[in-house]
Amino acid sequence: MQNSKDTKVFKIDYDRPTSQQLFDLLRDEIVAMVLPPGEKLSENSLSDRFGVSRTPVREAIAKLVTLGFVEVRPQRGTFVSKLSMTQILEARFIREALEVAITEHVAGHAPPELVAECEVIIDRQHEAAEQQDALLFQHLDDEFHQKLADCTHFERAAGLIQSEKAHMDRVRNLSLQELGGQYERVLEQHRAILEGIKAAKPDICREAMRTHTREILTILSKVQSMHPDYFEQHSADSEVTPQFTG
Amino acid sequence: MQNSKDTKVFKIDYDRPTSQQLFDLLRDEIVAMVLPPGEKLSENSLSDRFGVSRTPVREAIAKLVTLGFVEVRPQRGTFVSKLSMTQILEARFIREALEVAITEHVAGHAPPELVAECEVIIDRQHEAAEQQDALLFQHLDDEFHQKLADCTHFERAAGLIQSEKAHMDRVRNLSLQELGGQYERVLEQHRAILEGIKAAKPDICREAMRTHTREILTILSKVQSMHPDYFEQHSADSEVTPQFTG
DNA sequence: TGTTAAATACTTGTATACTAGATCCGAAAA
DNA sequence: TTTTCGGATCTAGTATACAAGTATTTAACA
Repeated sequence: MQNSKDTKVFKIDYDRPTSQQLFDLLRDEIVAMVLPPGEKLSENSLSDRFGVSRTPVREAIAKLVTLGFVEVRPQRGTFVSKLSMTQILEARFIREALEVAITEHVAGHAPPELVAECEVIIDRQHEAAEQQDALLFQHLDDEFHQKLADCTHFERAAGLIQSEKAHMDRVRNLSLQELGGQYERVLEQHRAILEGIKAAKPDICREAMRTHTREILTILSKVQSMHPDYFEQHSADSEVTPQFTG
Repeated sequence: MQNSKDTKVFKIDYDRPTSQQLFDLLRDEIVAMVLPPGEKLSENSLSDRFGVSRTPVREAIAKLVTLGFVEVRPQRGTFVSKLSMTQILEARFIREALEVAITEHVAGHAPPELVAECEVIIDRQHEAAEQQDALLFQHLDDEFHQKLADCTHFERAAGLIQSEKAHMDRVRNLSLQELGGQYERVLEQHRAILEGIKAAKPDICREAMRTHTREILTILSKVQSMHPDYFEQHSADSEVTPQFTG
């Protein structure tokens, strides 16, 4: 184990179920690439690390499996899923479908305050772009989309978007600096979506959102060539043993 | 307990994990309304019924919770989720978003054999309609949509559609006989979608699929008035469900 | 009879023990 | 040196035991 170096020791509080806290922690660490793709996640090791029994660990892992972040090979081990081009493209597809549907829906039912709130976000994104603050910029991007989703009151749809987006965030977090030239383009996409909403034109929204959700495609192959070891080998013959940097 | 009357005793085979078998069984029974909304699902009772320990039962229940079929109230009990108008409308919304995206995608990339296979399904649906076989008709409807989804090779999207549709199937299974007058209308919708695919016109597909996925709305309020006890009472102090959608 | 309080029988959450199978590593054999 | 075999040690899956909180029932009291 390399706990003391790569991972922090977290306190478990007793207000929320342990398994839920573990789920949140592990998901965040996976998305943030603290737990890199292919990393072994032994249930026993996790139990030791968090000072809990295997039961809540298993429940957290089960949820991560259903979301595709973790892979369990019976009697062999549990591993952080490697990045898969297929999976990422599908996550993008699902996200586009839901985001498009949401923005079309919002275009017809936008409360006045929504537009104002989105404009504030866009302004703040402009500032973040000027200061080259990629992390803040991405956070505000999330906020923008969350605002639209909230407007529909479809909580589950918003949750699905979040979990699909998380797969893409793993890629994004590998290339935050690559975002450089894209600030203005992304900002313009947000503005276009908002214009469609203000004009109550679902067609405009749809096309603008499509363009926006396809932005990830511009960096995908570059990231893959930069970090081939994080990606699944889809030749199926050569299985790379999980790396231990002990 | 009313086991001997309403529920069958299932054999657990030892090829697949017990928890997964339990998940499938319970989900099917919930969708089929064998386990009606509001039914108490004691972990101990389920353990006894299936002759297994609580551990796999809990894992199955955890999955059902993430899909919204089951509600766990800590230290109080586990219950089959009541039908919720909000939840059903949202499931329909998500399904429409994904089905529309899929059919638009297929309209551009349809392999020749797909059209032929879909036409066979439509023919069989025509026969099922003539024989008033609602169950078969609905099964063929599933098959039609599955064919389109398979064509995209987006397995997760297909899975999401399935699980969202399951919420609507609970409603459908309460009013199978109500389907009577809808056979021809639904058939015509399938034909319209297929025409759009054959013509490689995503716009046609989109509108046809939208119409199709909104069919459920025609029976929704009727079902609610027929079975008010199966629906959630959405009084003002509606409690936020603690499930985390991830 | 009506009300309150203690006792009992539930519930889920967590910890631990055990099982069967997979992997790894070293020793023995060719 | 290479190959094979066997045991030690991993793994996840399952069963059981315990803890803590809730609901219901019962009993005592007014």
